[in-house]
Amino acid sequence: MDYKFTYYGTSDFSAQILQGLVQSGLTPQLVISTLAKPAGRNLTVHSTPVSQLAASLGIEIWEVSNLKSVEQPAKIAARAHQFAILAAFGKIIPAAVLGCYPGGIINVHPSLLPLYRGPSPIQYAIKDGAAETGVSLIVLDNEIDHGPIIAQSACALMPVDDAVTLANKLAPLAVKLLLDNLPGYLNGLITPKPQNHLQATFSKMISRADGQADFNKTALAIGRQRRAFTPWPGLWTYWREKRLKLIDVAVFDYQDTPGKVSLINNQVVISCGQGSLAVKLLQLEGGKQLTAADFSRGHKDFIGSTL
RNA sequence: CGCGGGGUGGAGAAGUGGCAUCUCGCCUGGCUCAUAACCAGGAGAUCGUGGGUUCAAGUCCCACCCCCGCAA
Repeated sequence: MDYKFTYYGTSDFSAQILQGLVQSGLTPQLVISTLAKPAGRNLTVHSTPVSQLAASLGIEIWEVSNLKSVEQPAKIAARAHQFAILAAFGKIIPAAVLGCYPGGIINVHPSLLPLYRGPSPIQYAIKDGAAETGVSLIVLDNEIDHGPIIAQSACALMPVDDAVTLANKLAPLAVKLLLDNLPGYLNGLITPKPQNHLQATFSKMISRADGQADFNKTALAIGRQRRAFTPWPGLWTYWREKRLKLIDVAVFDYQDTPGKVSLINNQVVISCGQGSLAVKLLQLEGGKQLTAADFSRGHKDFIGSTL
């Protein structure tokens, strides 16, 4: 396939898709990503995963802060290709930019639209305990994740999947979906079908608070929460005024007061509203990740405390 | 100069100027039909690195290295 197109993306997931496309011989002429921002300790500047990948592949990159400005759409129009592919770009695409591409902008969305529109479809599918999810290819329109569907592919969501492993499954699926359907769409053999908007559900931007554990909930729900919000913000609570991250937990059949930490069969167990969670790995603020056994060896009052 | 916590036997922790401590692991012996059990004894640490203060520094001061949480 010898297409000329622009790729819009920002996140690590988006970089995985770009990588897959390039490996399949589908290399964009231009990559548009967002600006490198100060991040991490000491606020050092990091460019986006997509930007880094494009740089290593020698693809031309534009880093933009905002597409809404007056001059950006004009600049993009001057360099527009037949079509564009967009995956996890993170910025709203204004109508002026949409109109630049005769073939439209094809959006890769990691859910079975109209389910889980919005910025966090992978996390929300896990959090809800959905049995399956997938990837959708839609043509971008003026509303978020609202355009007609070119193609979809489903993927079973396993009870052990977290946001990372699921993304790792969905990215190759997205690449395959693009390779299989791009020709048909571009030459008019595939007519995108409108979504059933009445069935739409929405995901919200994730914040740190999404990871805070509420031990009155069921162990199953908290376990899903942990998988959904891995690696960020993770599942966390407070212990002795310090943040305690529960890195890895498993549902455990035991019942006590919610939040109570016990040692059952040599397992460190936190009781929940229904059932318990066996803690495998945890991390106290300022410390590194430890097994629950190592942690409770040094913090003797952890067992028996209530979170 | 974004804010903050930390580096102590193999693992995890206590220890704010005066003998280096606890739990686990390890070694030896004992006990038990048996268990991630119990009992007795033992080995193992130049307290992250380099300076400084002091009669005396894990502890106070200065610099550096490394790990981590927050915020973005």
